[in-house]
Amino acid sequence: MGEQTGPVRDRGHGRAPSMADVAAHAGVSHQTVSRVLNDSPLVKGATRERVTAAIAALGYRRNSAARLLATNRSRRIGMVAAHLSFYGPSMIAASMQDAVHDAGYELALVGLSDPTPGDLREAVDRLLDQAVEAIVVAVAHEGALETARGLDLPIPLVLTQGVGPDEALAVGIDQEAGGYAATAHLLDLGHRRVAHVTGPLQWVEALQRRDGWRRAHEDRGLLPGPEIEGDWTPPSGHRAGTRIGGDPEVSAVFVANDAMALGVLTGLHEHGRRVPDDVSVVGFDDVPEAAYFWPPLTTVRQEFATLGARAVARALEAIAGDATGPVTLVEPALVVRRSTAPAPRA
Amino acid sequence: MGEQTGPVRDRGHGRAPSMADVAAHAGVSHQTVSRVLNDSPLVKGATRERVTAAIAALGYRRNSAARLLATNRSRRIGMVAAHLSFYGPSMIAASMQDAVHDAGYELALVGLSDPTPGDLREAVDRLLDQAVEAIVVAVAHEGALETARGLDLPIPLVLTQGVGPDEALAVGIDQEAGGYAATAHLLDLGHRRVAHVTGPLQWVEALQRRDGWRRAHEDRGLLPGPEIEGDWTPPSGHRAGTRIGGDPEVSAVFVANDAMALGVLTGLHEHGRRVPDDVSVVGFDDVPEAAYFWPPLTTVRQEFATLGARAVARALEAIAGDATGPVTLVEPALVVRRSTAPAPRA
DNA sequence: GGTCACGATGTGAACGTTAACATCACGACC
DNA sequence: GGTCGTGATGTTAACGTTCACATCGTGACC
Repeated sequence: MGEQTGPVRDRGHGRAPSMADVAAHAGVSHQTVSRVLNDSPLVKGATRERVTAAIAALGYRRNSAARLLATNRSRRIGMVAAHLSFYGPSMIAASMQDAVHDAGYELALVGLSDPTPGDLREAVDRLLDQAVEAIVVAVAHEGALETARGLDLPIPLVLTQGVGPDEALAVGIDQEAGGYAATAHLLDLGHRRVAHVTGPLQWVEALQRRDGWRRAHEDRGLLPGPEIEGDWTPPSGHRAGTRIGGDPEVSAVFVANDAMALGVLTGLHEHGRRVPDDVSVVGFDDVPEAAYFWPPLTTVRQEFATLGARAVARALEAIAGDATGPVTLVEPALVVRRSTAPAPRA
Repeated sequence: MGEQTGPVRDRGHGRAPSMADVAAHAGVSHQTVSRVLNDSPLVKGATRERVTAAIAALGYRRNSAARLLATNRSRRIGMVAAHLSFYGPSMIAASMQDAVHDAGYELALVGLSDPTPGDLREAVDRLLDQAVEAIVVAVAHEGALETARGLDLPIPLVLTQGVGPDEALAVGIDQEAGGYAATAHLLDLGHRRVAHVTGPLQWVEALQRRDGWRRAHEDRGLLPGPEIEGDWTPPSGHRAGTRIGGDPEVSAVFVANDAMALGVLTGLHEHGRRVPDDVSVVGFDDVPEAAYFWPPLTTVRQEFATLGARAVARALEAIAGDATGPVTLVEPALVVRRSTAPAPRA
């Protein structure tokens, strides 16, 4: 009695109990154990109980490798994600994690820091080695994306970025619409041209947000303001901010993400230009901090949770062999705070 | 010639080629194929080439489930992480990812949003089902941590938070030292008492940082300033900031993370109290944005990359059965920027 | 030139599960 | 009261590796 330690027996020494052990303990065949484990209706109540008791007594747990070998179904979904240290990608990964688990699957994650096409291929290989049933790709570099599209895989592959309307299997957030909304907001406030701090131009998101910015000007017969390329980080935003601060022509900026927008804010500050009185600023992402920037940042909110859930749903459909419907994009929403104001009078 | 599409044959239809298929194609036994795959020196150059050619021709890839079943080694490390939407945890996860891959292992990640002890147990169960060889726990809630310590597992479990000196298998960042450094910096600047905005007090990090803050006062024979509990988010920092802003006694605050520090900055701003002229502020984490807060934030930098690498190293040692040395903590570093200044003259 | 060691390869049996089929008991039906 | 269906269970054979051992040359050594 003194050494009773719960169900787990002979921890460490010897091999883990197998179905055969449980079967012997319960006085049934291993197949009956299997049936109990798989909730087959073909087991009498009494035997079921004996088996469950034996399972508990032995601390048995099913060997998933053997199961996978026999069924050829891993119940695992792979994800390759780049730049997990950035807000967007890490949010997508987190939401994927939740959605995958809710679906009763496991997530195999391969993170890439700066993905070349070769890296992408290697990442996919690793996932294939882990017997995933589908792969979700959250990589934004145009080149890597192209590679992903060209891959000929035995399993479905879902894209979450750089999605075109004729994409086979994809989900996405409408970046172009987000860029448009941000710019339109500024233009409608009376600003005549809006500067733009872009993300790195190999990123499709950067391109798409810029497209929205351009189209907003076009629609109003206006010429877009100056364009500065950043790299998503605050320092690059800061550099852009100091340049913009030195240009009295610019009264409004659309910055392609919040981290850079913070840098822009600081750069403007240092030049003595007040936000929003002298210059209006719009960001993108709506990071939790954005409402506490100084001033609180007007920005475009992306629903990453929705994206993750949809990506997983798409993957599961594809695994089930369902014909997939058309690509639908999640609409981002403009959230107006205090970094934007009507254009100062000339 | 027209339909040549590279090595991958009969995509989708039929089952994937096995070692036996490769062996037949190369005119050898399956065991020889296995030897080639495992880089055994016992294969003649010529045969090796024939086998590799057959592998390429058939587009063969090894079935890892069968391999795992036979070897009982998954080359997979599990991680359970809570609050992946916060900066710290997501950084740890990302660095673990890299370290695990560098070691030639795969990472199985289970993310928890708000972990109860039961959640922790369930997460560990899922990892066990995935046949991980070790588990790294990045969970900061005291209760969950206690559960983790009490678990009796057949595999090693590495703790990364709330590490005590007598911990069996753990790595960590010295939170107490970080809290001490932050507070000492302010005290040495002439502030007589330092207020503290803590994290939620179920988090061991929050407790440890507070301990450091207290000890810094004690060492100087001073009484600690007021203490306000936050929840790591900017809004809670903002609430704390407005309270502190209304208290003219307070000339310095140590905030337990940068996100809350941002909120504090904003709250102080709104009260017309200038940073650092009227109030000095120190944060914790050194998020990439911290250098671009207004003013740039003095904070304590945590080396998450080091932590991840050490955690994985520890896990691998344990897997190999090495007796593990004493726990060593990563020292955080104070980085002084412009949110701190000497105490204003009374 | 016969034995011996060793290098190169093959053979058979695990690993622990599920799938397919076989068996058996028992009640219903005519 | 015998057959037939079916509910409950058992038996055997996959799944694709690796491991342990067996086999077969071939060169070296005395």
